[in-house]
Amino acid sequence: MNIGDVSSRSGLPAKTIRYYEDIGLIKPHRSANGYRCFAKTDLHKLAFLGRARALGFTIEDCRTLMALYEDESRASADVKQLALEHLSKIEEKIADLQAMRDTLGELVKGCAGDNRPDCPILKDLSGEE
Amino acid sequence: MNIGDVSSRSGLPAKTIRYYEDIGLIKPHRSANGYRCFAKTDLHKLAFLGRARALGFTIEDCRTLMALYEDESRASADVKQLALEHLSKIEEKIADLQAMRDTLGELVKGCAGDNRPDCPILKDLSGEE
DNA sequence: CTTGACCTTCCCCTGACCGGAACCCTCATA
DNA sequence: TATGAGGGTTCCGGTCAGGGGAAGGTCAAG
Repeated sequence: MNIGDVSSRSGLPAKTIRYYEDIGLIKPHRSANGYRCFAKTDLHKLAFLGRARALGFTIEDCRTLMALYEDESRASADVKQLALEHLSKIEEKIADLQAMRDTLGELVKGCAGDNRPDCPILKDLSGEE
Repeated sequence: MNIGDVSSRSGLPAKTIRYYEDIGLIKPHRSANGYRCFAKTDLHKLAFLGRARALGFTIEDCRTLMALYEDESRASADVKQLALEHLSKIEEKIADLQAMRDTLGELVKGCAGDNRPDCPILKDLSGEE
């Protein structure tokens, strides 16, 4: 398979696939003409990576996950721990964003949104007491 | 005031303040020795920027907000619209993260987390049917 | 006079790619 | 046989919002 094939099958842009080779996540062979030549296992790995990235795992997380995936004697506890750590980072981000949303929502609610210059959003940002 | 003073008063790192000058968000004067010399209005602007950034506004949003802040004849509707757009981006991110959390939470719940290699998290990532 | 705490500019680094230039390969068609 | 379209390749630079650190100037205290 050429890169266009694996791209459409995995849903990852060709640029991303080249990048993943660059940083050593996959190692496709080369054809005589210099084109990358992907095996089925490469396609599997790319799909794996795509799903892990969609769940918000970092590239380094993915590297670890791939290593665990390929290690037949891994302990599921190792995978679970990584997932739990990631989960708590996600929770934290959600909480941060919710705090932003609440604050900003309050400000928006208090703003007339008309032609007058008086604006509680700016007033708050300016730090009025 | 030197940069150290405004840094501690505004809570922004000196690097950040220099960066904001670089991109034209603030324009502090210079003393004879070449040091940046900040007026009270600069400090106000920096505090304004810090709060806006803490609410997740991008630098370009901040540029617009500052312009509106300094425009005595602005319409509050302009500010409100920017805030609403930002709000909807935040909502979107929250929804994305919640979806991740839910999926990952399910996977974690199904994983024994022991010494055995069998792991539903990896199984799901590998795309088993 | 020296020490140490400031300040300056400068350049490279981050994460996870994306855009585009310049060039090569292959196949179908006129 | 030329040529044009549609693949592929590498390489360079940019993104966002700064952070790290080097090399060097400045200032107040001891």
